[in-house]
Amino acid sequence: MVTLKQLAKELNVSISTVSKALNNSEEIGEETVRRVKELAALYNYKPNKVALSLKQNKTKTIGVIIPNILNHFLAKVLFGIEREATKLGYNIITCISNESLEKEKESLQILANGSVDGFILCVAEETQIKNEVDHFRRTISQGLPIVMFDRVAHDVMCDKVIVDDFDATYRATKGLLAENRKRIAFISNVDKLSVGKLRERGYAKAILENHDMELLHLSIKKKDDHQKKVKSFLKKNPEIDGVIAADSSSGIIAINAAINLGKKVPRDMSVIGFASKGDSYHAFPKLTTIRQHAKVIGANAAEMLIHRLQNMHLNEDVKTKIVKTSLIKTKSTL
Amino acid sequence: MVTLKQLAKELNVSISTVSKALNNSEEIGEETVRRVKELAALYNYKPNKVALSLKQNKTKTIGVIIPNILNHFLAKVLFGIEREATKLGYNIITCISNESLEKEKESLQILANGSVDGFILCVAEETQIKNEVDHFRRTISQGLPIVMFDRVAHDVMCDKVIVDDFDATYRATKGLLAENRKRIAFISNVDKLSVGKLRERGYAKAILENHDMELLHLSIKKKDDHQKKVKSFLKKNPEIDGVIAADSSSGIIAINAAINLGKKVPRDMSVIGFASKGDSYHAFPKLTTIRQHAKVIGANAAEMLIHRLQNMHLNEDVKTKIVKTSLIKTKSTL
DNA sequence: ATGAAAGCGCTAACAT
DNA sequence: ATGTTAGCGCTTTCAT
Repeated sequence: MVTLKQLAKELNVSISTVSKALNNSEEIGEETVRRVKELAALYNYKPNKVALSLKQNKTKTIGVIIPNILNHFLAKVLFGIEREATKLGYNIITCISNESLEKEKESLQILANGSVDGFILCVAEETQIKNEVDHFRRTISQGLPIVMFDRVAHDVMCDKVIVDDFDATYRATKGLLAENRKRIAFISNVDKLSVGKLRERGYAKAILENHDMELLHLSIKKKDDHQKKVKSFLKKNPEIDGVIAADSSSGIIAINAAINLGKKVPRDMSVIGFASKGDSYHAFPKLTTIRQHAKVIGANAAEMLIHRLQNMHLNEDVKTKIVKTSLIKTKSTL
Repeated sequence: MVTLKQLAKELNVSISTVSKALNNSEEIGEETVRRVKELAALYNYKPNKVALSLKQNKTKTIGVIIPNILNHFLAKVLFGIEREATKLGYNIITCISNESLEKEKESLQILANGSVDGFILCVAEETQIKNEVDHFRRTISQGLPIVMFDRVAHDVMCDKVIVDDFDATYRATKGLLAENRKRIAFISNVDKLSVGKLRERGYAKAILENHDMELLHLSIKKKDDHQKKVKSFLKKNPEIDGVIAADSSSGIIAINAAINLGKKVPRDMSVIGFASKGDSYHAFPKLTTIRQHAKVIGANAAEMLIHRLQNMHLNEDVKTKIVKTSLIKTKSTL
């Protein structure tokens, strides 16, 4: 990489002259500016980012901590973050916590050494279960703002971007009730997460508004054979005529399992699930889905963090942004 | 963030004494070391990463350029890269090229300003179609090594990690032939990629080794309705009794479509496809899959790059590492 | 209009 | 054993 020093030497001027010329300072003579810019272009000079960061005490880099990048929703949020950050001139350093509290702490620690200006993160499962938040608070008090998305620690004062999970399943369940479904089950492999709990409550509220109805909840654990579990559940409860799936796989699997058991979907059973467009194609008929607009969530988070970074002096109050879900009706409901 | 300067002041010693003490230099007195470390711990001192990078002219950061993070395979490779890099003390800055040549060039440019020590990347689709490689060469000649994975530019001299795509489909096709399948189709939405071409050739070779057999190739375009296209293809060619799917969706969709058309899988038709374990669960019966060991690919790429970074002076020859696929036989084949 | 110098935080060669 | 100094690449204030 060429440096200002080398350019200065070759042009027989001082370093500061070169610097000013490249930054279009009024102070420098027209002719000099021309010569400097010419040589800089020739050598493809780019200001050294590290030196700039040191000088200006900001890196224009955001630390992103994701629990699991193989989760399609989280990957999509990351996509949204990257796109918005790039648009606004920021880079992102990505760390994967693997749902581990320890790794989350570590990533926060390591990047808080001057590598990034702030964080966007989704709280790890273990962190949510143990309800630890000190590491977040410590980071914030060090002057590094955090924006949390999806799974958030409610008692940490920071900006947040969340989904109206409760409302989403409440409305979806209401939709199945409107189809006159009588036995609606709830299937989830995210029971332990804050969002999973909200989704369950939305379902429960809609069901319990009817005197004669009962909850029916199938909880999938990590180690379970997802397919088998769902299939035997549907077999054991043949009266099920509706399914609300709280994660991105259960809906697809429920449709396929039902068909495998000889049911017609949606004639005998309706299914609504959280899923991306791509995944919804993995079932015949296509899954009626609750879309979370992951990219929008990501873009919002990036936008919020960068806004805060660029207005640190204002010390604005923290905000929580709620991104609405959409119910995309296709063929797995009436 | 506390700096050496502040610690030095508070301890009434010089900055270099503090620095040496913290770096366990022999020069410093035992008692001083103790005092310094104590205060550093109290203030939770961490060396400023940016200052270190500037001083040592290396960032311990890798630039990763991924064409599409919503592609499960690529996300998994990223996972592998992140894990290995973290293990070896490196951070990763992630850019998403969105399959665009322009964005790929831009990311390379921006990060080559001192932000990273080298790159790991998967060539964008547009770049492969236009066969442009100058930007890679330029980056390398600037002293920033590149490791390419999966889709590579063969005429760029750099380390590479690839999959034995040709062999994978060749053997898979042979497998179907061994089941005595007579009409084996090839379905792909990655025809334009280097890997897609290799996969097609592997299939073609196995088929054409039989005098009486012909190729049958369904090409899915981005804008197509994947489901509809596959279904009508299977309907129009009812004699198909075997499918090799070159991408991660076509296999799942082929099974579901066949069942929808009243076929029994694998009795009437066998299907083998590239897919991850999770996705293979999206079909009943589970898809017999070609696994690419994405995490291993990522880990290898990171390991290769970091090895090169730490041995720049040796100027070692470039290597190409081939990661073998595995055929996981489940229920969609006999 | 141009240049010298200080300083961002750190390390290390070189005094003392 | 401790301190002084220079320097990584850059911007910016303050001379000239």
